[in-house]
Amino acid sequence: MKKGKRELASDARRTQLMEAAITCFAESGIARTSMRDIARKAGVSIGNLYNHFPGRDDLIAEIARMETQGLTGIVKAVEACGERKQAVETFVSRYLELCAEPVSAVLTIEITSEALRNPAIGGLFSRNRDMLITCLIKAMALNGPELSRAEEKRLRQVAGLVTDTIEGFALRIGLGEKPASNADKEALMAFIDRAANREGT
Amino acid sequence: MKKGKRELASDARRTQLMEAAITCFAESGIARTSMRDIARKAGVSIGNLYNHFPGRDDLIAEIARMETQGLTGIVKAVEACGERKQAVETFVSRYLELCAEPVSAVLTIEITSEALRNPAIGGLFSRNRDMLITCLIKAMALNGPELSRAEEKRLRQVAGLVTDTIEGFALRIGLGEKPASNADKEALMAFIDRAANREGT
DNA sequence: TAAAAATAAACGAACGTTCGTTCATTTGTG
DNA sequence: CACAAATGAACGAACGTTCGTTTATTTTTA
Repeated sequence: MKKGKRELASDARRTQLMEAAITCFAESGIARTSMRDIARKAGVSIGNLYNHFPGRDDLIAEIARMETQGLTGIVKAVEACGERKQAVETFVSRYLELCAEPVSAVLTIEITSEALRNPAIGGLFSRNRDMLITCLIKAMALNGPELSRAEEKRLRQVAGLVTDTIEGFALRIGLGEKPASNADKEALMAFIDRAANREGT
Repeated sequence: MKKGKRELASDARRTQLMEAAITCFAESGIARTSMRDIARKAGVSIGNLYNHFPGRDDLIAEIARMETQGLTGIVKAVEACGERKQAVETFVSRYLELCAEPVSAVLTIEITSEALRNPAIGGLFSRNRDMLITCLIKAMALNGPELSRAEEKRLRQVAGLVTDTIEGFALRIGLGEKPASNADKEALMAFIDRAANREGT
C-alpha cells in the first residue's frame, strides 16, 4: 500500500499544521489563538487549514488524543517493571517528565479549561486519568498478595494523591522559568515514598 | 468618614458587577467571557460597566486581589495556632476548603492561564504562593528548635510539595461533579502527615 | 501511452458576528 | 441646578467559517 506524492505531502502538511497549532496554543493559550494565527505560523493560507481540519475543535481534540499516546508509553514502561519499588519510581519519574515539560504544562492548563466546557474533550481526559490510576495501583500492588476490596479502595485513594502531587509539582515547575533540579526531583520521590507506604513499612 | 447615599450605591454596583464577572468567568472561562456577558449578567448596560471598571484587565486583576484576601484569612488562622500539628492541620484543611470550592477551582485554572500571558497578574500569583509557603514553613517548625539553613531549605521543599498535593487534589475535586467525602479528606490529611514528617517521627 | 476527466491542495477575498471600547445623550438624585 | 449614574448606538478590528477559483496530481478512457 504505497502512498502517492500527493498523499505524502498531505500527511506532512497535516502534522506541520498540528505542530503550529500546539506552538500557538502554548504561546498564547487556546482561547486566544485564532485559526489565522495557526495558518500564519505554519506559513499556509487560512483556507487550506480548513481543507485539512474541519474546524477549531478538531485541532484541540487531536491534541488531546496525542496526550493519550504519551500516557500509553508510560503505562507500558511501568508494566515492563518486575519489581514494586522500581515500578512506582518509573511511574513517578516518567509521569513527572511528561507533565513538567513547559509546553505540556501550559497545554494541561489550556486543555483543562477547554475540557470544562467541552464534554467530548472532558471525556478523553477522565479516561486518561483512569488509565493512569489503574496503572499506578497495579504498580503499588506488584508482587504483593491479592487485594481485598478495602485495600484496593485505599490504594486508589493513595494513587490519586500521588498523581495529584506529581501534577501539582509539575505544573509549578513547568510554568516557572527554571527546570526542576535533581535535588527537587529527589525530594519529590522521597515525599511520595514516605506518603505512599503503609505505616508498617 | 461617612459615605453619601450616592457613593454607597456606587460601591454596591461595583461589587455586583464583580460578582457577575466571577460567575461568568467560572461558567464560561475568562477568555470566552465578553464585557457584554458581564453587563448582561448584572442587568446593567455595557457603557455603565465601563463607568465602574476602566477595562477588562482591571476586572481580572481585582479577582486576583480578592484571592489574596482569602489567603490572608488562612495565614491568620494558622498563626493563631499554638501547636505544631494543629497549625499544619489548620493549614491543610483551610487551604483545601478554599481551593476545592468549584468556583474557586475553575478560577484557579482560568487565572493561571491568564497569568501566563499577563506579568502583572503573574506577579500577584507568585507573591501569593510565597506567602502560603512561608506560612506553612512556620507552622511545620512551630515550637521546634531554630532552623539551620539546610533544614529550612528542606522544609521549603516539603512545604512546596504539600501545597502541590493540596492543589492537585482540590483541582480534581473542584472540577469534578461530586464534592470530597470526609474519607477522602482524611486520606489527604494522612497522606500529607506521613510525607511531611521526618523519617524519625 | 496520450489525452481527458476527476480529485484535492492551496489561495485569499468575503460573510455575518462578536469583540473591546468610546461617546453623545438621557435620567435621576443630592 | 449641577453632576454622577446609566444608556445603547457606533466604531474599527478581529473572529470562525465559507466560497469561488487556480493549480498540480491522480485516475480513467480511448
